[in-house]
Amino acid sequence: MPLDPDMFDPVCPSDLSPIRIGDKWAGMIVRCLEQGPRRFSELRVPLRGITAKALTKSLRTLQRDGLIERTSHLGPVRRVEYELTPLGRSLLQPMTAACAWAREHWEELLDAREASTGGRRG
Amino acid sequence: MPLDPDMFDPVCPSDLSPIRIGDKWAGMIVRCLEQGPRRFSELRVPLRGITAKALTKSLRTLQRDGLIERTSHLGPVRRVEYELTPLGRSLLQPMTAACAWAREHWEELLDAREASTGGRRG
DNA sequence: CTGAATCCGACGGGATACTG
DNA sequence: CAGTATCCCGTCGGATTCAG
Repeated sequence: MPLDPDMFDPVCPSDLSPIRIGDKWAGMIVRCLEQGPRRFSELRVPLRGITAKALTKSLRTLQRDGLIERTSHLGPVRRVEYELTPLGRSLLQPMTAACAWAREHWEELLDAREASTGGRRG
Repeated sequence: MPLDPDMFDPVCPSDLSPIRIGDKWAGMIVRCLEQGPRRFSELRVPLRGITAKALTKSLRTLQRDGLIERTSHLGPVRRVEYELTPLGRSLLQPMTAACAWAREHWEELLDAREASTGGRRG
């Protein structure tokens, strides 16, 4: 799952990691919420390319599992915010370990893939 | 991903974790190889219910990414062994962190799920 | 703005049968 | 023993459209 260097870069090292948090977007969402509550639209910015459907689904799953909390502010304009629960924040710990691994080893990963892609026989 | 307590128990806490290693079986396979090389058939035992197809696929992916190594011993009976590469072993570190998280928080996870399953409105 | 509904192609993964 | 081949269905996730 994406992390810090260029968390949302399409060629982000962490995206190569065999370690994943939930579905395709869950890890990134959690990271996005690390610094505080975010609105639906705000989340769509860093998660370039995510569709409303995909975002909604990931959000629902995360919410169901008690990792994030959804707050709907009814006002002149509709406003919904999502934020990490304590449980969700506790997840940051292992995520960090996973991210660190990815950052340290993604080149080896790529090397191995290229080696098996190009020439069989190592 | 499954881990120690009852790594392959269908209700294993770690299986509830949002943190996953590769595909459905990859994490378990890596853990199975933690203590040394294992044969194809040997892997199928703890991975109760895995089909040859699924095992082969996971193994190939792991191999492609340089996490495990495949050795084919041609002899009277065919024998193929798989073992972790140094890169694969390095993955055990973050996996352990993920497993620890699952062991500590799976009850909260379940609570949250049941709460949202049974009664909307928390 | 925050979704829900629908359509659709790609992939995952189980069952079963077959092979060297 | 160690796979491969085929079928099949459920889910993932993107695109598009509609609604409160």
